[in-house]
Amino acid sequence: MVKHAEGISKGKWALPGGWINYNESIDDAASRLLKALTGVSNIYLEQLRAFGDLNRYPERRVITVAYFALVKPENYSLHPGFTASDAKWFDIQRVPKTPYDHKEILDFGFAHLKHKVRHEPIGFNLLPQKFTLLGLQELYEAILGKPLDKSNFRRKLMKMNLLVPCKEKQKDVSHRAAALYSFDKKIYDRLLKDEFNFEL
Amino acid sequence: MVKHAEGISKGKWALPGGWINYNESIDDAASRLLKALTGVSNIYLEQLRAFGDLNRYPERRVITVAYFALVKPENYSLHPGFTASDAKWFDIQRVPKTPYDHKEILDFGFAHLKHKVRHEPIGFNLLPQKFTLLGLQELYEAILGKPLDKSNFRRKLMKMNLLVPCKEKQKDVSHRAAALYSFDKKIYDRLLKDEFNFEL
DNA sequence: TCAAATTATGGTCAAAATGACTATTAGTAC
DNA sequence: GTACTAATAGTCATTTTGACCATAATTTGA
Repeated sequence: MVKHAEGISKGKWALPGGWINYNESIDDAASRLLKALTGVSNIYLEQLRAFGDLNRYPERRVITVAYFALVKPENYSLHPGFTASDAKWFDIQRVPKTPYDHKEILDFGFAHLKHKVRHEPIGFNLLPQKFTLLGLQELYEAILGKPLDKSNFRRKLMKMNLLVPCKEKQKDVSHRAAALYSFDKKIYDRLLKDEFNFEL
Repeated sequence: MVKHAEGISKGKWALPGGWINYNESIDDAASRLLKALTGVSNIYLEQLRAFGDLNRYPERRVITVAYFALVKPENYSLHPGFTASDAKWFDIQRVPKTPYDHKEILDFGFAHLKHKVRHEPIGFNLLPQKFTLLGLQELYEAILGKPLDKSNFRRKLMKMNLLVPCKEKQKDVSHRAAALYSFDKKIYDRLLKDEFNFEL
């Protein structure tokens, strides 16, 4: 979220946003505004949906098209700019009170993510190119908000035939090194054709 | 689709649409325009997403928020009006060439529906209030495009505890009458909280 | 050098779910 | 009454799941 430096929400933490220019696509506007306000660029933004209730914004009628992304915060440094005086990552459970309907947008987005992550392997965006099975498991435990059995998780993943062994091992760990795997989008797409289902 | 009676797409079949008024929500605008152009009202419209590429519309910059619904065509009679000179249902495979980016909107919507129908029980919108298990099964066979085993289908549905028995039977059929069931949205919503999964 | 700690990886087993069937029942049509 | 149709119920081998337990490989530090 960013701390707004202008307008009626000045001084409050809220979602980064701004006006769409006449000669840019809404996707481009989202990327531009994200970069201008937070310094974050080169990430894949996906449209959530449009929010168009009346009185969302007190001064005049505003329709917002919201976007989301799935990233590892530590991969991006935040540099507030433009209409933002500060930018910070918040735990979804500890988001401060927001102006406008930003709470509704956040809730809708989080619900959408939770649903999406169960039916598509988008979680892989959050992992390095090469990862361990435990790394993958911990990621999904965080997203799903519940512990998973290590052995059963491994069995299920392996049977999906989705992971490509790197024939390499972890390094610099103070315990037995785990095998590294990578995710092959091509294999995933091929499996999708046969009604493959990604459930964990 | 409706045959446009005005503007640069005059005479062409396209999706019904129009301008959002300043003092109505986008959901209300969708309902109003659908009714004005096709005469169809009182159906649950759900937002697909916003389409905001440049040059979607030749004359000026236009952003569209698309909506969809799941209905039985025979339940609604079409009465073209407002900017539409005609209104007609088309088989998704036989949609005529459309102006603007309406093809893209249709494709995105159809893909969205195919995905959604596998993970949420929206198929119930297509059935009468009271339906038989075979009716439900035949619907899903059509949507999924594959035959399902009658006995196994029944077992699976019953275990979901999703259907409410009407304590009534079919009438006017030339064979043994089947029990009628109805779908209870409240039960479904309650099940959703517990990570209930609707898979057939 | 050896025990403790830590995580990887593999296995067991009962319970539950699935898929492919078969059997029986209830009602209509002739 | 018999043929027909679909409803409903049950069987059974196979697969999947969930909750465990066991062992292997490595590092740390006493």
